[in-house]
Amino acid sequence: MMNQVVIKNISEFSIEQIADSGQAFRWEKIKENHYLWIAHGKLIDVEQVNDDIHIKGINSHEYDETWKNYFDLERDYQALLKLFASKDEHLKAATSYGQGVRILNQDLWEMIITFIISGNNNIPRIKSAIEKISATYGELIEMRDGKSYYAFPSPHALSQASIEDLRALGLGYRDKYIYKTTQLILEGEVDLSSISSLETDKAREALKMLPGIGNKVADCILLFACGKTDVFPVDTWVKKILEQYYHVEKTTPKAVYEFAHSYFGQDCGIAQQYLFYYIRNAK
DNA sequence: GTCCAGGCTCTTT
DNA sequence: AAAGAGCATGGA
Repeated sequence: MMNQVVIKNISEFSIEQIADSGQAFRWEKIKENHYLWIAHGKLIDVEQVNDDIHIKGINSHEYDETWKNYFDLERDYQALLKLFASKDEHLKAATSYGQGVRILNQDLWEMIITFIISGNNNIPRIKSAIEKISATYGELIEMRDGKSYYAFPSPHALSQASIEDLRALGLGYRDKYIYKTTQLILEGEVDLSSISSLETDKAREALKMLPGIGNKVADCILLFACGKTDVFPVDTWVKKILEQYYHVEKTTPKAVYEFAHSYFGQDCGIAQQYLFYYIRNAK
């Protein structure tokens, strides 16, 4: 008998929009509003029926311990949407278009490797690279309908890969970054267990000790794995938004942070995610 | 063929 | 401090 949890009356949630929001890559679409989803070493079956979310593969204890937080189900998104929509017409359109987007709370180590890969890369290639890493170095979770599903590998498991091995997975020049970052984390050079409890600026500096992590990648990691909603990741898309919509001329980190905090507020990272989703997906 | 993608590192002004 | 070159790969 398969475990199942049903969460009822969750508004401001769309599994479709979350999958297409460029923060999680380990999912497979079965049909509309129905996904197989891998995270935290588990394969879950997520189906959304209106405002209800059906999750197969977990029990209620696992839901309370892990998945409630993973899908950020305790944050008041209605209040955030209302706040952002009141800012200007662009955010009003963006929040209206992507009102089901949520910020996931994902595994820190996995996000570190994922967003090192993301640099100067596109989403389909990021997704396929992570699948190859998992299939090659991750543990088999289970087989379903003839397909094998693998967990994201642990630091130790990934450390078995040489730079050449990583290059063979199609990671490009990022192979060296991933190799060194894995080593540094295994050696305890950067203590992952303490990152989330640090002040945002301190946490960012700690992450930037790792090769392949600059401001933008660090901010994505802080937003998608550490609950830091006061960051503002600036990629090529968000840079266009800042220049075209908000006439922010200087897109240096300092200038952007000052603008983002004063204009969008303390949860500017969430506003950024609505804008990113909007400009990438809307016509 | 050129351009671009959820950029970073290293070098040169 | 700021700006530029180089970097792997594959799709448009």
